[in-house]
Amino acid sequence: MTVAQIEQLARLRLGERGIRYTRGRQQVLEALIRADGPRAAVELHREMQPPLPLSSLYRSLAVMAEAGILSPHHGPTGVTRYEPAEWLIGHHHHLVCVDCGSVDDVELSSEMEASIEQVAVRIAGTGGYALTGHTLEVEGRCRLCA
Amino acid sequence: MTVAQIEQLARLRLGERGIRYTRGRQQVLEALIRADGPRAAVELHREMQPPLPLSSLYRSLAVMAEAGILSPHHGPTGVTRYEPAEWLIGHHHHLVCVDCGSVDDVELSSEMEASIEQVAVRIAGTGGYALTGHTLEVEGRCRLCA
DNA sequence: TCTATAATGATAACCAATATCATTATGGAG
DNA sequence: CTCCATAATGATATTGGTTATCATTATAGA
Repeated sequence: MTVAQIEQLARLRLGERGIRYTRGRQQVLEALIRADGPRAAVELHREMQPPLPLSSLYRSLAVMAEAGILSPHHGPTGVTRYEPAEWLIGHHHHLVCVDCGSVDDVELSSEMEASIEQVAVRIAGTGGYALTGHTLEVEGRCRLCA
Repeated sequence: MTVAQIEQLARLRLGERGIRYTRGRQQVLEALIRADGPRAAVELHREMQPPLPLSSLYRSLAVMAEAGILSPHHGPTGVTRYEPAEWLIGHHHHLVCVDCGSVDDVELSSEMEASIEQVAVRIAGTGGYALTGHTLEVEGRCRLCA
């Protein structure tokens, strides 16, 4: 899916809820689409030119997450990072550095994905939970922290 | 492994580092061993009788995590929860409620575990990470939040 | 018992995140 | 196009979980 297609879907989803797809939100979403993993508000603030005020940035992230366009992720350092939801960028897993907290997205072959999905269903069932999703969090030390 | 055995191992590990296994730390570790999943500082504070001061509680959690006795977990609500490390209570996965953030531990059959381990190795390898661990985070709504 | 060192706990400080609110911008309706 | 109701913005204040400080207390070993 192209960036423009993703944005179109996002705009529609927001429109259905009376939420506007403004320039600031567009900047945020585009930055997250370009990224290869979840990003925190402060990271986006640093990377954007010109930077969106933090208050607007946090609110945009919260609004788009509430609308189902973004998904939050909580890594080993405690900060909240966001990325486009899986229905926009596809299902994937996370490779997390236990030292610096950076996160990379990883996609699996369909066979591997199927076996994990099977396990997730089993787990949710035995715990009496209504399954909403799953992520295999693989932890390690990235090349920089090794 | 019994509670006493786990405490013995913890005491040894702390002793090697010149860290004392005090009554407060004992209370914290025992509470976490009894729990069926990770617990946050405020939750422990509520449950303990008499409650350890929050400052000591936070410090005990940090010290024992630093020593490798506890492992932190960051759930969907952002608060940090701790549980005894896997070398003390065994490898397991997490069933997380996306609404209230509660976490249950889940153990898998050895076949299921083997297939997941295999995937984790593959992911870490392709990302150039030095693998340190993995957790399958299964997300859903618990019986109370459903 | 003495002593060096670790632990405690009250308090202050920190910081990511959220709430507030006056101002500005936007997308229809007429 | 203009007006207007409503959403968005952004500066600022506030919250809440967590960490740092530091004088006091407790502990283990000599």
